[in-house]
Amino acid sequence: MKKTDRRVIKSQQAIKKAILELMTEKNFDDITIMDISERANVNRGTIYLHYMDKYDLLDKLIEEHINELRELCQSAAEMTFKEGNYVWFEYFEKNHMFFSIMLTTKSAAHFRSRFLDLVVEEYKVELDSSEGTNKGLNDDIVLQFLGAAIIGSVEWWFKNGMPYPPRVMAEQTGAILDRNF
Amino acid sequence: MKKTDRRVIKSQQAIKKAILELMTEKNFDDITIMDISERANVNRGTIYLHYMDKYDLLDKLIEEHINELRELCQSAAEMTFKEGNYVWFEYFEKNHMFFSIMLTTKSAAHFRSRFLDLVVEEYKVELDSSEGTNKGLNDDIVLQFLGAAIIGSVEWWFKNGMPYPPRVMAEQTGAILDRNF
DNA sequence: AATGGTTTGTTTGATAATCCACAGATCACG
DNA sequence: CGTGATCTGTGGATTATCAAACAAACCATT
Repeated sequence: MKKTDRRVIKSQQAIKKAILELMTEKNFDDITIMDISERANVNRGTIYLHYMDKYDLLDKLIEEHINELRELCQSAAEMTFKEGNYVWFEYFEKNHMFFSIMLTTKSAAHFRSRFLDLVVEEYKVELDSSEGTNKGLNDDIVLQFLGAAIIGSVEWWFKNGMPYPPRVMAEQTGAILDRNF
Repeated sequence: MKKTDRRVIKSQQAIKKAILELMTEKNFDDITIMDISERANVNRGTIYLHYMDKYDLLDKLIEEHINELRELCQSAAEMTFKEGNYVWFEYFEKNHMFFSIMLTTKSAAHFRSRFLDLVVEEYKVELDSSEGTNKGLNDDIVLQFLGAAIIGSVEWWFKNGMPYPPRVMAEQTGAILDRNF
């Protein structure tokens, strides 16, 4: 797997940055390909070289971050909830542009469910309802409950301008998760 | 004169930004072409596509700003000293990265003299030693005196973190110039 | 329903930038 | 000194991006 040409990386970065900026300024439906190409300082045709249309662009952007989060889980498999959450929250902070838009704008409601699916999927392996706290409880319900909780917390964090550092968010939410698994 | 390809503009911008950043971090002599290409996220060969070497790059960068300042003078020909200075100080602020480096680092002493030459050249047309304040004084001496004064002021402004807004700097220095022409 | 102004995809040929490899220069330092 | 390591210029082959143009789709307004 040879590494990709420097030019495509730069173009795609510029395009992704542009659409995120524009989404903070106007409704997704009102954003045109021309807007994006102008903001990204990239030829309009270049966008079509990489993406079908703006929906495809948004999809790919979402998919990328979902995958990145999944990989972070992989490398955090041995960690506690607090440590693992810290890795996530650092990633959230580093990409706050993306996440705050995705969690606050309604044109990207699609992202929420992808995000939730990922969280549930990752929590599932941690869950043991044969004994302990969750003995006798329904797996799906527990997972949906806790998944919604963590996503809600992240959303709240962004809506309020990230009032606490990632470290604190990770420890607090990690502590609550600890007593629920 | 068709407008230049978007790609060359982006490459050159990245390269110029990179060398300025590096000059704040280390001595000019210690900066390599590789450093610049890495920082600019541009292939090393691309730099040679536009510049002979790092000295040529610095020269072109300086020449560009000198020319820009000269053009600003052109369009400010009808203005008072205060108004004209305002245009300049706004340009200084917009490009504070460049000017503060050029006026504080010794590897760019060359810039000072280019800058001074420009100021003297522009002030010359304003000077009338046949009568008024400067009657009987030597033109060259007056020009060098005032030129050094304005450049020194700009240097002080940058060295002290631009403590006053461009507006104030322009009005104050403009007032002093008024009574010297 | 006709109109004129945008936006969209797609194509064209031209060209800037890429990667990689090279040989020579320069540097660091034992 | 000498010797490995890094940096420099340069070349060739390849690719991504470019500007410009086009017809079709999509609008808003009349």
